[in-house]
Amino acid sequence: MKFSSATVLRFCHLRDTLSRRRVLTALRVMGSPADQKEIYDWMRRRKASPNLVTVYRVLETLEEYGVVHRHPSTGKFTLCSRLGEEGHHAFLSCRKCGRVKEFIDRALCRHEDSIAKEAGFAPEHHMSDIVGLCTSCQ
Amino acid sequence: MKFSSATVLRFCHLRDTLSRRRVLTALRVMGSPADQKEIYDWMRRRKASPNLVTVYRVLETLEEYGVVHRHPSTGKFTLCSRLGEEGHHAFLSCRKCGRVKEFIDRALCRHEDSIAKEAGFAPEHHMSDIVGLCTSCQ
DNA sequence: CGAATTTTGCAAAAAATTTGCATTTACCTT
DNA sequence: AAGGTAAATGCAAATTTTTTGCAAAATTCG
Repeated sequence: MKFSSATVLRFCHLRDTLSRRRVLTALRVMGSPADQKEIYDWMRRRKASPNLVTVYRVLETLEEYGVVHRHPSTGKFTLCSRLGEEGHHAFLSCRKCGRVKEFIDRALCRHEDSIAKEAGFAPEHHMSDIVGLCTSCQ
Repeated sequence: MKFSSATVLRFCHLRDTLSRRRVLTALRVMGSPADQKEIYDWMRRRKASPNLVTVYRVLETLEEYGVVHRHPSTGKFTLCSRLGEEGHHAFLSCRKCGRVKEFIDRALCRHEDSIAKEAGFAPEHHMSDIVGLCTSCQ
């Protein structure tokens, strides 16, 4: 289910501003993880970018509120596949085209929890990144 | 089994230089992932640091040769727990003390491979990071 | 030991990120 | 719907991080 950027912002108790909507839309349309500069450049090509400083600040806020998060192997930003789902993030990343698909796998999640517990660890959240070639790039 | 920095370098067909040994030793003794500046500062406190530029270059090379790699959630450097083991990296990271333990779990590895294949993906390598509280920080 | 090649340090350039402050904008209350 | 308040934005500039070029030093191999 897809929500509009404005809805997402509202849901997270964030002010609904043009810059934030634009950044969210950019991330959604771009489809792959991107850093501040890449998002800024993308929006600028479409003649609709806030200031680069604003892009930094917007992403910082969006990350803080869990609307976006970082892709483990690149450190770039991606939209969170589900809001409020904090415990487990898993990604399938294509090495060739750069597309990243986030997925949820409860069994994997439990497996990681049990590994942690066996090691005497109190797990709080985990992330996995599976890198390879996607269907169309093979 | 622990090897000396010089042995590790040799094994990887890298020249055995003082700067590289120092960076490897620093990473080993520090015990937690660290970035270039942190490693540099740590060594400088011990009056034994190469130039910061050299630290950048050394880490770039070490990463390229698989001697060190990045900790997924922070992007900082850690020693590779086993050389040549490229397929799967898994970490237990303590949110409080920052210590990171790398582990190998073949079942987890297989599980991730099968998730990928089910999605039509050709997996090449994967990494997991389990974040929580370690035994002593709980 | 000596030559060939790689690595290092230094200075400086380039790029990325942060900060301060004035202005604008969003949101809540009338 | 207008007004006040707090938050967000843009701009200029500072700061920090990362990269580059080149001469000197160090490493490896015969």
